[in-house]
Amino acid sequence: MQQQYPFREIEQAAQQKWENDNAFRAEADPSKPKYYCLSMFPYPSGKLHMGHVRNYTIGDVLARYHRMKGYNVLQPMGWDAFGLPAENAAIQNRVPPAKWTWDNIAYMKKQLKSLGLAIDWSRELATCQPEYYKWNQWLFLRMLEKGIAYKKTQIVNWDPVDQTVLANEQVIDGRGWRTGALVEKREIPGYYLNITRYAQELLDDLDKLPGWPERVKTMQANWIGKSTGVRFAFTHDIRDADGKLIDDGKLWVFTTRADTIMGVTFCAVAAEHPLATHAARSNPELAAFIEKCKQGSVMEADLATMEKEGMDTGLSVTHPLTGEQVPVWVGNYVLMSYGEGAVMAVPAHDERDFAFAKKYNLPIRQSIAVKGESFSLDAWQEWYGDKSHGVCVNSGKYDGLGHEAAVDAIAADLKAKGLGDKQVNWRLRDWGISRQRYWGCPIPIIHCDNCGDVPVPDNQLPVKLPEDCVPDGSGNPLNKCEDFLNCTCPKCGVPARRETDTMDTFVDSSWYYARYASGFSNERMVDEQTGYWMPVDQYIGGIEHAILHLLYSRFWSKVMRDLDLVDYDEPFANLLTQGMVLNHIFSRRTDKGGIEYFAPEEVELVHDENGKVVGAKLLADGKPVDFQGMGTMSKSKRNGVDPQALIDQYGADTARFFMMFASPPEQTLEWSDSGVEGSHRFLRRVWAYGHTLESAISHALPAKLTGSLANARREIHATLKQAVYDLERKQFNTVASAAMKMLNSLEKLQKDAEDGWQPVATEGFSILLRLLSPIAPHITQALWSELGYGDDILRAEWPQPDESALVQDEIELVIQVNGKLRGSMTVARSADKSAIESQAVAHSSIQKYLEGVTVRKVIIVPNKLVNIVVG
RNA sequence: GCCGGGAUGGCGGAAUUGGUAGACGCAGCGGACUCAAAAUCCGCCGCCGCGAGGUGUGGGGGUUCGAGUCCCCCUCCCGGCACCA
Repeated sequence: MQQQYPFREIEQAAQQKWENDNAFRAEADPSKPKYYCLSMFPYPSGKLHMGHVRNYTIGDVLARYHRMKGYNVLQPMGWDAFGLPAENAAIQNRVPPAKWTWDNIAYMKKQLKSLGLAIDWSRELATCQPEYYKWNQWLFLRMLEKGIAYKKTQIVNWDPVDQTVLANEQVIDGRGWRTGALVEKREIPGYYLNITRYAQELLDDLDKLPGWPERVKTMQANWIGKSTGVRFAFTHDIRDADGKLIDDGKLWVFTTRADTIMGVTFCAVAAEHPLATHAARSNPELAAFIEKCKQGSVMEADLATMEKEGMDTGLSVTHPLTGEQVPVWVGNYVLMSYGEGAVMAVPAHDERDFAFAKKYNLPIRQSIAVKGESFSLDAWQEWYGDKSHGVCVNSGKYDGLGHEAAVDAIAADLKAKGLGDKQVNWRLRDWGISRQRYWGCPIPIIHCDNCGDVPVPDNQLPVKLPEDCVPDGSGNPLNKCEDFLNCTCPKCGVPARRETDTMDTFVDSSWYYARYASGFSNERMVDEQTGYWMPVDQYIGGIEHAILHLLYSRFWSKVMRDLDLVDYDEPFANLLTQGMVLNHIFSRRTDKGGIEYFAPEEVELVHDENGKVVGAKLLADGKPVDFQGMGTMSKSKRNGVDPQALIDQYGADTARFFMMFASPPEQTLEWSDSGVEGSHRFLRRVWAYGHTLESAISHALPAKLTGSLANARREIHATLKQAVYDLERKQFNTVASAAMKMLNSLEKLQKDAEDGWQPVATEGFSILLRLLSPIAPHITQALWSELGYGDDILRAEWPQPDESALVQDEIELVIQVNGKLRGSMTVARSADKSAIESQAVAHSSIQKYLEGVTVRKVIIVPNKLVNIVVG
């Protein structure tokens, strides 16, 4: 009879037991090896999505596996609770962001618990709690003292209707996403963190992270963007209307190709450069051009294909080595935000300069030659820009020098004239943390008319964010909150006003992992416990954080280290970036030319006779829809699957098993309803099989097994051995396969029912349950105790493969002839090479391949195959 | 353009160091049970071929007794970065 699989009762009972036992409470214990397993904490957006389920299941499998292996495991959870969505929800629903956030947290916490995660909830935190963000403020003040935090004026996107700053991604085609108003560029003062001070260390220490994916490290290295070259100045005597020398008479440029300096035929400056602004005053045509450049599209794809355009300023500057006059152009390909906003142009050896010079008929002067290549002005050639093979020509005293020697000599000469030196340039910018937003951590500064910007004294921390504000969409409500605004100056005691900007929410997430690891003291940011648990042994999260969050956290750790708060250089020893969850996308063109999307449950796939999917039709009208392939689950494409529905229908174990089984953690996961059903079917079979076994207590294995019993036991132990290897390399899909294989072996053993099968089954099933328990913890706990293996599978020992079970008396060897499979034979384990060789050559199934040819040699791969080479 | 990662049946994906390609599952097909259906169980399942056999891991070449795996060239796909001077 078919056994029911009552997953609701099973899961509820197991979760209740863990809660009663305080099973996942983690305490520092120096006598045990520790394992700090951390998944990126969620933003409390309302409810869990599949990405969360995947993320947290991966972490939970690792946590539970290490726990059973004897590690002292910490797996905490919390909430990245500040941020814009709470404000937007508040504007829409007239609910204070705090209430919206805490309601979401309560709901999502319930959902997380229903997944059966092995989390130490006693360490739960939310970044919107004053006890937490107090330490953002405290560390910010320490950074101010050290000069790591400083104030400067920045250009931002300003929405004139909402009276607020917009993030870049909130500006669509130059207009505010909400108001549709044309966005203005405004210079606004804000606080910056001097992350560039750590640029070199952030780059170098990537080498200390062998447990990080290569691509993440590459992305960070690119982002940091170290570039070694020479910064030098062209001199000039250009004065503004007041007769003041512009930029002290120096046009600074940065170049990585100082060796080509004698090939300079013009300079190009960005549209925003002071020289361009100056020249535009007396040149309306130029002014118009500059305006056009500034408004130009900033879409990367457009930039790549954009035509190089420029205009002569009519100004000229003096070449620092030759004394020659060099014209200054405005070029749309020069960026104000990188280097000096100006470049020396060497058309002969820079492809962009070459194109520019050709277009505007500027001179091109060769200054590098490569043996065997001849220079022609007709078209750009690959070797013109090659710095590894060329030597200087037409370059006076530098002629004959290679790249490095020439750069050294030229840098030295420029330095002697006081006009330049070698310099390292970084792409990385300092981190602007001021947000003109309400729902975030207040920046602890007081503005006093007498004393200026005064830091809030430590004993007045935290500066609490008032939680009863309801933003109305027009600017930061803190600006209208008198209770918050009004204060007294800590220095002179006169009435003063608080800073109303809040911190970027990336600050909140830059150190939460260290707080989890600490006791939650109100006196200290982190304590000794942090030293025990940190660094995080395994961090798991989405690739979308490859740069921002992970770079900020590395920076923040180094600052905390330099303040003697922690003793690690890097916070995350190993990083796993899980793949996204994809689902089918179905759509149809509407009459009006738009696209209408259909949820997967609204359509039916159409197969051909081979079972190949050839299309789909809408259930509602039976007419075909377009299958757009797989894509990330999203509201707009209507292809999301609600984890809650999955858990309700099949249970958490099924959800977890399917997530692990469907694909390896780092790869994208393709959603499949029938795959979920398959996973559920497997767990039902496990449950049913368990109930065919008698209690485990009475069955001891005999000393020696033979025949199908030995065979079944060998299969199970061999599968276990492979599964452990896969667990260690975090390839969980094949671990799930291994559990399925074990059940197949056990069912076959039982069907053949040779005498004495029960002890083999009892042992085999105990291995299956333990192997499966990190993935499906509820059903395995239920069966473990029901069958009498023990009370608590969490405390069971991790199974070890019995090597003696793997040994076979007789081995099946494959016979190849010239590498092609021709047969197989059984040999005794003790058979020596010559015996195997003669048995293989004499084997009946290969005789026809040996006719008329000579056996040249025989290759034997132990336990695998025999290859007979003939010719 | 540069950097990184890929390409294996109808599908998701296996295959530690080069050693039986397609594990495990999904879909499909056939059968049993059933009045019937669902569920369940049994069997088949890369392609060509009745069969023997041939062929097969994006394409081409190479190394090797033996290549999905190593080397060279090419095509395509995904991700990241980018007038970075």
